Amino acid sequence: MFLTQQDNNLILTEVTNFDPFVSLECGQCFRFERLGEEKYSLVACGRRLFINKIENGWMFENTAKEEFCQKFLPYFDLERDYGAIIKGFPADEFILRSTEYGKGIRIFRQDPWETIVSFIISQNNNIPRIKKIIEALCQLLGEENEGVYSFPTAERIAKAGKEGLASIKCGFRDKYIIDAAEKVALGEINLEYISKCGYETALAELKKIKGIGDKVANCVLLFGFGYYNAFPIDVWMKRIIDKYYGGDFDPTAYGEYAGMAQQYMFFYERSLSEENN
DNA sequence: GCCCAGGGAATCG
DNA sequence: CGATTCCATGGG
Repeated sequence: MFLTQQDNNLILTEVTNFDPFVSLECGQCFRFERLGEEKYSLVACGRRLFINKIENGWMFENTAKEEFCQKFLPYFDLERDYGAIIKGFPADEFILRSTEYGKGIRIFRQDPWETIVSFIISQNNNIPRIKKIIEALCQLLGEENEGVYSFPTAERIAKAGKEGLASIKCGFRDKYIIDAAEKVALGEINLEYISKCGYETALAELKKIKGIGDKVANCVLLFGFGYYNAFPIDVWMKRIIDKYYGGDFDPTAYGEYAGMAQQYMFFYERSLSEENN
């Protein structure tokens, strides 16, 4: 991995197993926009980041090496050896194909609170609308800074109440968002504790929130808390288990990074289905 | 009009 | 326990 400063921009080269565009499109993250073949915009770590694909690497606009190393190196999880993790999976045919297809995926280390609300919104919903609702929520209750809206705090959302969320049109999920906001604001749910208490306890803690079941909880643990063994099973994963594993599947066979295996599989199967449309 | 979308709660039997 | 139904909203 190689970082070079060029005026206000930072250039990343000689990096393996990292494609930010694929990582954004693989369904883990919602606050991004595709601006063209070779350009994306991402809101993360309290700012907007423009990412450009260039020859042999990636260019991040208006970023200094110091900020990048402090914020985005951890956020993109660039300090981890994904090649070794992929090699550690059982070598069945579907995971081999999935990891080959999605080898640029990294699991971002997203903000826990933002991840909780985002995946509550995701239930029985499609990705374009999930993105719209999240953006509307940020514009409604977030704080504006240089044209970028922060993700609203639990306190702010709790104060707004169900009626206050009407304009974001999140449907029946409004009561779930409010319940999460109230429990976090009141300290009934402690995010600090969830990050340290171990997978099983963390899962149970999250499921105390109305609207959070097994699937959403596992997404939150994987994408927001770094529990990489968390293995979300959604409609796509169920199809995969039926189609490629004869309905018989044990996530723990994929080890402590099983959640990453899930993400490769999910993205690959979705891509296959898009080709048939 | 129909169906589906990174599900979960409530309510059955 | 497992199976069904309902939940808002928007796009195809």
